[in-house]
Amino acid sequence: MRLWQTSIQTRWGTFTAGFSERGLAQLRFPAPDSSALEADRRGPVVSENREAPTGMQRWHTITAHALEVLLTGGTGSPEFPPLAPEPGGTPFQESVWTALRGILPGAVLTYGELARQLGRPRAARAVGQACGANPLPVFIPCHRVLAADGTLGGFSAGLAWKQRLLAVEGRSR
DNA sequence: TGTACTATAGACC
DNA sequence: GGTCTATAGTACA
Repeated sequence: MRLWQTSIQTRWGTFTAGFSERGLAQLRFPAPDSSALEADRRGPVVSENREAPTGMQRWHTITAHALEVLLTGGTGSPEFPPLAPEPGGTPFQESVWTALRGILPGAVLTYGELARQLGRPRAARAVGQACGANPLPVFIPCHRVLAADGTLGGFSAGLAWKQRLLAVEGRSR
């Protein structure tokens, strides 16, 4: 399936979003750079992909605004683009990603709890691996999964981002 | 297949 | 607290 890749320039760096006909399929974070996380100068700048169909350009704009709200804890619930992770995940990964989307903002789960929720109580490690394969970090909230001892575990875009996202959401435990 | 690799968890000292 | 081990799922040769 064709993906339209576009860049979203933000105060923290350049995100790369990939859209299919069904919605947002991929999101890549800027390279981890803790100093960039402190930057606070300007809002998102959307660079449109002019080859993309009009509807996708709208999704692109929505994605940029949603990112701004998600990453700053801005007021109001952001409008989300339709999420359409590219097929290609294994059935187990897809079930993990679906479960992740059920974790509410502010709530957190451990890898083990998520594994139990999926009926595979000993698959905590595999859950972690599936989280790492998540093509839509933040929109599929893999940052809300922590290790059993309360440490952060991992995050594909870097732990600094995970920490920031959890702080913004004011995690409930 | 076999093997190595994980964003784990729990038991043991 | 460290350290060790069992474990599930995946990727790759």
